[in-house]
Amino acid sequence: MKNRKHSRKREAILGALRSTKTHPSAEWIYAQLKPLYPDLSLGTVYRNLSLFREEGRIISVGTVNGQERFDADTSPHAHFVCDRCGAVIDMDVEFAFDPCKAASAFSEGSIDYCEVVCHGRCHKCIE
Amino acid sequence: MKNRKHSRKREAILGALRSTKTHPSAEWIYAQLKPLYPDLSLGTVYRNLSLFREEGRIISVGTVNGQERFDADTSPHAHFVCDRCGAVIDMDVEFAFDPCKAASAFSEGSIDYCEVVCHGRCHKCIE
DNA sequence: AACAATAATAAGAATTATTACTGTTATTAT
DNA sequence: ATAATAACAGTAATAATTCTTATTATTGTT
Repeated sequence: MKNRKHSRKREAILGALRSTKTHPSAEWIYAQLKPLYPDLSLGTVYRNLSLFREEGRIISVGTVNGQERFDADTSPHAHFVCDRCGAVIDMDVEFAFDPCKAASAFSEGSIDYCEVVCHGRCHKCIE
Repeated sequence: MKNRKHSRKREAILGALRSTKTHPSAEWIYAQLKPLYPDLSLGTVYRNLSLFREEGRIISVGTVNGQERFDADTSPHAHFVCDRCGAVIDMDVEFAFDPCKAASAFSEGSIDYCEVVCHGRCHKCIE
C-alpha cells in the first residue's frame, strides 16, 4: 500500500505465524525467531504484527491472559479458548450460518467482520 | 456461596454495571462511583469485577483498546464493537442459532459459553 | 453495647504487555 | 555510487492490571 520496503525479519514474522496453528502471541513469535535472528527486537514483532493486521493479512483472535493472540488464517472460522491453559484451537465445526450475514439486519452501524469464540476446557485440562 | 460479607461498595460496583448498557471498563465504573464513594479504590473495582465474573454474575465482553469491558447481562447475546470509537453495543439481532449448541459437536474440549462479537463502525463514526 | 474474628478496603508499589523514541543499518530508486 | 527513507535494535516510557500491607468495616457472639 505504502512505500514499503522488503525486510527479511518481517517475512520471518509472518512465516512464523503461518507455520503454526496455535494462534500465538507476539512473545511466542519472538521466542521462536530469536535463535535464528539473534538481534531481533520484540518491538519489531509487535510493529509488524500491527502492520499485518492493518493490511488484513492476519487477524487478532483476542486477548488471552492479557496477551493478544494472532492468526494467519483470515478465512472466517470460529475459535475455542481453553480458560485453564490458554490454548486457542480452531473449530472445524461448520456453523450453520454466517454471522456477518445474520447480522446484516443490525441497524446501528456497518459490520466488517465477526468473531465467534467458545470458552471451556481443552482435552488435556479436563482429565 | 462463600463466607462473603456484605459490602456497600461491592453492591455499588455491581449496581453501576447493571445501570448501563455501555459495557463499561473498570476505569469507567471507578470514575462513576468515585464522587459517591470518595475513598473508593480502583483496585477494589478490579477485584470485585473479578469476583463477579468468577461467580458468573457478570461476563467479560472482551478487550477493547487494551481495556477489558464488562456486561451485567449474562444471557447469551451478541455484541457489536466500533473499532473507531470503542463503543460496545448489544445486538438485538436474533441469531438463528445457539453457538453453544452448534459447537456441541466440537470434540477437542468441553464448552462453557460462547461469544459472538461483530466489528465495524457505529453510526456516529460513519458519518 | 462491647468484643473478637475476619472479610473488605485504600494506597501505592510491582508487574506485565505494548508503544514510542533515537540513532543506526538496510533497501530501493535515482 | 549515492541519496532518500523505511526498517531496525535497544531502550525508555506508558498504561492496564495485579499484588502487598496496614487499616477499616462487617458480622456473630456475649
